Amino acid sequence: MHKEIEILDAFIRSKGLRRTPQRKKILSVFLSTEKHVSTQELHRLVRKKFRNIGYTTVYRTIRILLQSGLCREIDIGDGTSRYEHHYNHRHHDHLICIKCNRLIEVMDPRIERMQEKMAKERGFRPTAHRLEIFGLCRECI
Amino acid sequence: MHKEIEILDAFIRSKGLRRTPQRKKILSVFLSTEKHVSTQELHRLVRKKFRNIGYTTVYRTIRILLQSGLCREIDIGDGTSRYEHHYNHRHHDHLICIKCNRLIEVMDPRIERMQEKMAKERGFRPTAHRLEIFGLCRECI
DNA sequence: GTATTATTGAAAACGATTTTCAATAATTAA
DNA sequence: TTAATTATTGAAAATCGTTTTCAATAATAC
Repeated sequence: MHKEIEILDAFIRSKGLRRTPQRKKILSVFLSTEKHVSTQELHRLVRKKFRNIGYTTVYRTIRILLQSGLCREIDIGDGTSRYEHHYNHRHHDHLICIKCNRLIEVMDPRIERMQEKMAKERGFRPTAHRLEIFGLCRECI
Repeated sequence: MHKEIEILDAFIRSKGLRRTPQRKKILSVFLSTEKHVSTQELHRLVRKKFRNIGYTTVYRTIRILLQSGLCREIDIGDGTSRYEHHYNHRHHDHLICIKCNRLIEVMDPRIERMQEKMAKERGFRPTAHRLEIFGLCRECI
């Protein structure tokens, strides 16, 4: 939490924005869950602890967290964006169960390297990527 | 076009649906572009050739093309679904230029195999996947 | 031809996201 | 500390892609 608050404050300062209790509270709630939350879910969690924070503020704070690198957007293709911690969470891909919607985080450095290589061979300079594998998880097979 | 119309007709018959001129026209326009079109873009193209086809019909026909395997959905993360030919178009991944939005289709069987292997090692049975690499294309570097 | 039932297309509903705006609060300058 | 400036808040409304509704129409089966 320490480090994350510092990163947020640094970002806020660098952009001439303002530190507010809402932003700090929203960050703390976001960090307190390991789930992949939508803005609505995050708002619900925030409301449990702090009554008077509106949806719009949660929505806008998530955008700031995205820009500051504290948060990453995930799209499982159901029309709702979800968000996960990004700071101190290494890059990973997702296995998505099409039956129970479970998200499994995976990472294989060999695959990462091959992707990078393939892109560069085509004159492309990769900056980020997203790999999602859909199927059935152990429990749903 | 031949083969694709046959596939659509077979699908329509198998589901007890009905062959209509609209569906045939929409498929022909869809096949006539190699772009990755949204429903709106496709509707615009359809309207150019055939005046009286409504957006809803285009939307619904795309859903049928998806189910019949003639079309594949692409999500570049901007909130709008796009669609590309699927029949006779082998599976591929996308390089997406974050500057000019160009989509480059790529395919590396070694990466495909490693992805499959990784998923299976985790007790997951993969059925499909989506890999998108974001960055700068040759022209935008 | 008639009956049945899917299709069409305009309009409305939907749901997530984004914007608006007046009141409020954080920061800066005096 | 106070005043001035300007970002932030949050409710409500707007937006936008997607999906549903429904009455009229058209495709298929008998």
